[in-house]
Amino acid sequence: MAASRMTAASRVAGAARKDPAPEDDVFDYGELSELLGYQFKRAQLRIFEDFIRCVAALQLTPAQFSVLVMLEKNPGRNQTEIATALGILRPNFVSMLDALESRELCERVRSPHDRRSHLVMLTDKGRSVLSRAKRLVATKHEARLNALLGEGDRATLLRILDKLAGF
Amino acid sequence: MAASRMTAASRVAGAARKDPAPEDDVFDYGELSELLGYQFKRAQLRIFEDFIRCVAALQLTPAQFSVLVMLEKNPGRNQTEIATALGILRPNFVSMLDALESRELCERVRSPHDRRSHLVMLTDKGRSVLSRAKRLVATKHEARLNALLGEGDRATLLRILDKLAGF
DNA sequence: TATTGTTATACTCTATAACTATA
DNA sequence: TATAGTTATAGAGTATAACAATA
Repeated sequence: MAASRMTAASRVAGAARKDPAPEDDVFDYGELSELLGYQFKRAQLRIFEDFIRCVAALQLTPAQFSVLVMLEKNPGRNQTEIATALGILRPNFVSMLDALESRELCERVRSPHDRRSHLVMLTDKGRSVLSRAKRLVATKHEARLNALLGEGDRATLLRILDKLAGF
Repeated sequence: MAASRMTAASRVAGAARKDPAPEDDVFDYGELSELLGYQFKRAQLRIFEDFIRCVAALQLTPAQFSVLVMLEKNPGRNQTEIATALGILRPNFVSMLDALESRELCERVRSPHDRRSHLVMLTDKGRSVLSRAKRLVATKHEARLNALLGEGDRATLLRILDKLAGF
């Protein structure tokens, strides 16, 4: 049944053939073809590669972009709150913020109410860079995904991903 | 529009409210809610976590499982071929094979035709472990995904992932 | 005593250069 | 000279423990 269906994965390796002549570059992926986790991982890597390429002019990784979006939408939060909301561990968030702050995209300000906390704020430059990044993401990255998937499949995919959020 | 739709991501942080009273633990994920790459990454991490948990009895990672499947379906291939077919770089495949070979799940045999090549073969033990792993994946991991998604969405998701393979 | 930001550290993945033995 | 397997190494990403300042 792996041979009865023509998947993109099998198309990569070589053209379809009626006789199963073992050409050197054709692999049988077996149950990996139907394993959601495997296909998911490969797709995710490609999507991140494309994101990085599309936003290369602004030198922002997907993770950095997600931090800037969270800072814009949730001003006045401290480091721990932003980090955990994004699934980033607090120790690992320190160097991430260092990198963004050294580029003057955000700044840490001591909370007047709790001097242990650093409230993280977008700078004007950060707001400007984020605005340009959003435009690149929308017009290049997401546009390319839309062209490949179509509006219907894009919406369907988001709906399924939302289901998986409770996994 | 981010607030007009109830996503699982927003449900995680807190219950729905009509008035936008800023509860301490509610975050606005902004355009991340609609960013395919972001949702993809989170979902993929959850799926891999579940895979590892379901196959924990056999101590196989998703990557190791994929290698064993490829060895079973493509016997007589050398290291470079298996590695590149899985998107693994040749240097990094060495230690992966070392780990599997030290557990006697596979073995390297010198090719009689080209003494540079190591043909990688599943051992009987490897075949046995793989067989048990496939059963765990099917009855626990994939079964859990099926229960959450339903047969229809599972098939739809695989079809969309196949589209993304050409991304 | 508990929490925030931080340092140190370690382990996994990923990526590149260069070596060896074969061809 | 080119290729297969390997070593060494470096960089991200992720994880835990512990410390100083503050509550």
